[in-house]
Amino acid sequence: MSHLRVVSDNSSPAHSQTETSDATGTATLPLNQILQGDCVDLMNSLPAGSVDMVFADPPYNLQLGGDLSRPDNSTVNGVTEAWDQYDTMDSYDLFSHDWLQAARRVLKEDGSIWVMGSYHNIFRVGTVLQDQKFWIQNDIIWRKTNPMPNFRGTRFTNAHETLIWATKSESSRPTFHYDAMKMMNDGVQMRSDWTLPICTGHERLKTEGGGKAHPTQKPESLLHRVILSTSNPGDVILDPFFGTGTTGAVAKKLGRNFIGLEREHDYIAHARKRIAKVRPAGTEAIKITRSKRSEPRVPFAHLVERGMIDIGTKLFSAKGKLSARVRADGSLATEDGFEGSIHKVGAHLTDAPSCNGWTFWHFMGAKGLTPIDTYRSQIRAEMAEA
Amino acid sequence: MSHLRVVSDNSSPAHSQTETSDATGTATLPLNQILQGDCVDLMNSLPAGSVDMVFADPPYNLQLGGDLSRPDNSTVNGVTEAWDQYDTMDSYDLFSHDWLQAARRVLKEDGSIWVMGSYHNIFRVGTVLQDQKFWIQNDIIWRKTNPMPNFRGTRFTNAHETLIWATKSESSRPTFHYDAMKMMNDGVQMRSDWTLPICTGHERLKTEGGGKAHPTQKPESLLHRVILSTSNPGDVILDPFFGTGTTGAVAKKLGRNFIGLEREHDYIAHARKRIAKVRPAGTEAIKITRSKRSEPRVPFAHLVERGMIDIGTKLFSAKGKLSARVRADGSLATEDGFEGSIHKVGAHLTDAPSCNGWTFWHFMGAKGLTPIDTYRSQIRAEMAEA
DNA sequence: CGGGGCTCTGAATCTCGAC
DNA sequence: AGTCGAGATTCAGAGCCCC
Repeated sequence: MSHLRVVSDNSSPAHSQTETSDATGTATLPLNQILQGDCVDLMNSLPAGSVDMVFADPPYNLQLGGDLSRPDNSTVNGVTEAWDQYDTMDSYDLFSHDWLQAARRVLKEDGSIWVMGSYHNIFRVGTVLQDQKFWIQNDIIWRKTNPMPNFRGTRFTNAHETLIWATKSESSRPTFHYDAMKMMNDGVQMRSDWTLPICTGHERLKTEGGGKAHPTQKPESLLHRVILSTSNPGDVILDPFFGTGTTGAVAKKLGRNFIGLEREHDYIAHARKRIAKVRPAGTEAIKITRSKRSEPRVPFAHLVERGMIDIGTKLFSAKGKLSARVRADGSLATEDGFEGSIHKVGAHLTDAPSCNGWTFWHFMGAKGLTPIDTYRSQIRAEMAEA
Repeated sequence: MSHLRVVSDNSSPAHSQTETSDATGTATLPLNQILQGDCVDLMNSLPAGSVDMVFADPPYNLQLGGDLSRPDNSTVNGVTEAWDQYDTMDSYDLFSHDWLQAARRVLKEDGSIWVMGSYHNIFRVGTVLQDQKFWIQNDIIWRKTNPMPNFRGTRFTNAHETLIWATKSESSRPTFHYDAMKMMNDGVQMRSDWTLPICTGHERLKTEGGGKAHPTQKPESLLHRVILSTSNPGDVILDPFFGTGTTGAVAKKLGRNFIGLEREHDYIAHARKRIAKVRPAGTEAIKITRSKRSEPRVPFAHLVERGMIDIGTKLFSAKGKLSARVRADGSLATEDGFEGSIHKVGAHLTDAPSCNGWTFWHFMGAKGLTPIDTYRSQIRAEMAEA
């Protein structure tokens, strides 16, 4: 990694810059640092399968010239046969192909990649992603509350940008905090359109002359939602087009590690100052609403074993119409002789393909029919204390 | 044009089916008719540069897996039709290339082409468009007010589809009724995101058996806005994937001519009956359903995301006796370990059945304890501007 | 006749871990 | 790698019945 020029980042001890062993223990990562240079070279210098998330806001006003040369000056003739399907391959597609291929290598199998853009480039990027066998999970629309108006009155106001959330393959199982997103959206599923203001005011970094430090600085709110939804505390988030470091600032705030790649020294200087000022939120604060799937499994038989529900107890459906009796091993039996788990018997009686027995079955308590799930919650609470 | 099989359409005299001289006066067009057959063949049989607009809702290549059921165990009726099956992405690209090339030939130099899709196909379509030197004017987001939820809790709700509005070249000067669009949008510029409901109720065409006549019928409101914004009365609008004829119905209503291309006889039969019933609107009646403007719901998490309230901030009841801390997803946590929404935690601490967290919780500001609702008002004001 | 409650449905790449 | 079983999972809106 001798060609890596590591730019020091004044981090707090809680978010220290380190060369940390990765999951495989075979290499190190430059955590919470900004590396100056070409992002493809820099990514290729990192170990494969080492980062949990890639967030990329690639430039789309590239003027690479007509010579179709890559940043490392290798020639286009060396490209693989994958290129053949393109009639009008231009330099932007080459650029996209190269950096996405490098990003693919460093991303973990179950990691998430986010790429954003506008209609100028997002169709190119989306196509390259799919051609490289990335699997799109969602396309997300960032609806700007305060977009730049169309001054000439010749088109619709360009009021949104598109983000693509993808994984390395169809079989990837990415982190997705469904319940936290639902909580964030007032109790209903988070949709694929996000309404957020553009970056203005104090959040917008300025040069000493008072101009914009970066032409396309993204709002921290956008990164907040991206990072919170599809990563975990302690994860490593790589941003190959770091700019003035919005990804790093939000990652630090939310207790994630970042790796920033950026060519321009000016942007790096702004990003360093900015990130140094960020205070990480406490461990408690970055906790989010737990998903039920992550709760420990409790066999129904434990309720019987522990005497919460006696053997022979009659259980009922919510309105009491259907019933079954509890047996010693935690199975249920109906009057017509069907027997099986709480789920199987519920599915049988309702003639459904499946059934969640925990919410389907009720016992007759002092306050009427009560779901057996209340006992499970009780056991889980005890387990949490222990 | 001997291979054209012209399917008669019972049009009113005001909207008669004709073989009309086109602008060049050298050929005729099958106006206000539905032609049965392959859309590429049919388009190639039409004169070049003869239509003012192409609207296309091509197959999306969804690549659905097995059956999907709702949480109540009912089955989702997916798109399983043969016309949406493609062996590979390459074959889909080839298909897109062929029909777009044919569409390009029949479109006038200053005409508009609209293509819609989802993340499954829209990046492919957009890339092919650009490769064929079409010039994108806008990408438009159709935000569905009532999308199908994500039943497994695995992703963000897929709540939108994308439309691309393009012209044949950068120098094209398409029709765009800027002021009409501004009028439709309560006096401010029409944005690139359109909030409209999906096609349901009486508008949705049914088979005799009561099922869907077409699995992907689009709402007339969507076509209304497309046609009104980028065409003139008397224009010719070609739809190569006519289906059950939404484009034709809205074109007739708005005093435009249509040409529908469709392979399936069943769809054509439905479309003919439907369009025959449409009464062309007088110029007076060509007015628009305004977008609904109800007070937008603001999740508490937006305040956190946007940095108005920091993660870990302590919130207080009006007199400061009760408190809880803010977490990253907008949930609150009390010292004794209870967690939930601002409303749930408020209700818990006051032992009440319910609680309006917006007025219950306060942050410590410069002027003492201030209700968090003040921030909600601020966000609503911003959204109202948008 | 109005309102409350119940049912049905929509372009969907929709589970996971143990064995 | 495939199979099997546990068990987690939905929002808006239209239509209809009933009181």
